[in-house]
Amino acid sequence: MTTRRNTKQLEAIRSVIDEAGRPLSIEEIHATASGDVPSLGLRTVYRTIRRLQEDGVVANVSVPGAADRYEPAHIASQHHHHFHCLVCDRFFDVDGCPGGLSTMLPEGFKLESHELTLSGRCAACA
Amino acid sequence: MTTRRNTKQLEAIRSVIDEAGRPLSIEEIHATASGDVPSLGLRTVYRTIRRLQEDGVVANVSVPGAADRYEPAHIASQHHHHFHCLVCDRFFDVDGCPGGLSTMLPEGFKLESHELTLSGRCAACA
DNA sequence: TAGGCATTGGCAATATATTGTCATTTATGC
DNA sequence: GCATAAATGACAATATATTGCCAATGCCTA
Repeated sequence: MTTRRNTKQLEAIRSVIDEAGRPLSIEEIHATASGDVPSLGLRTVYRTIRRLQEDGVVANVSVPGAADRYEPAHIASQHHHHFHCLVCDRFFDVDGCPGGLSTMLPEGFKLESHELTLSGRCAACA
Repeated sequence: MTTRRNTKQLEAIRSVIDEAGRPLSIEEIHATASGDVPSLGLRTVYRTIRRLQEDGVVANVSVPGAADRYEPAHIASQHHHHFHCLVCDRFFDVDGCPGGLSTMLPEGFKLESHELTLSGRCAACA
């Protein structure tokens, strides 16, 4: 039986993701969680993110032209999209979704999912 | 003055991109153009794509979770979106665009562009 | 047709992201 | 508190994509 230990590194990483309110890159997670655990190694971030994904706590977000980001699974499970600030390079969650997308497809194509990335300037950078 | 020479490699690569009707990856371009020029090296594909981009003939397409694709600039300049077949892993152009996206943004965010990727099964794979 | 030089293509080198390894640390049950 | 095994973190190693290098090729102009 695999036992999962409650380390300060795990706790720091999980809380960073939970409290960010936006999807974070590995580097952002490492930089922010290092505030709580200065010795935190990048290796541990990769390993912990993997575990949190396996445990269904964290989900990854694929975006165009950038590395995957990570957000809480309960956020990811609510259908939403993302905004990419071209100035500060951060990604934000965006509620809402344009409907009727399947009408855009040619005959015979089957739509299973979709991903929309808006980009521009966030409120802080505008 | 830089003179651009008209080699069979350049011609093969350009015509593959022009005639594909969908955005191609470097590997797809290499594999297809090798039909015309069997000796074609991957190094030449990278170099030629770069030149075609500099000359404004080809544009790159960023998609989530996959390497960049390339399509003719005159296609890219017409606003459109993409479909990713999860079975054969090819990307297709899709006309049309859901409007009113700026209403999805929080107060203060400025929308400059957007990218929509539909995914599912293409007609050949459905 | 000949010569100059842009182009090619093989291979090494680089850049970047991620993972393997393992000695050490440390959380947890008893 | 102790023993045990999970977790950590430093570093090397790997994976992958792209580029540097350069001798050989071949396009193009005079």
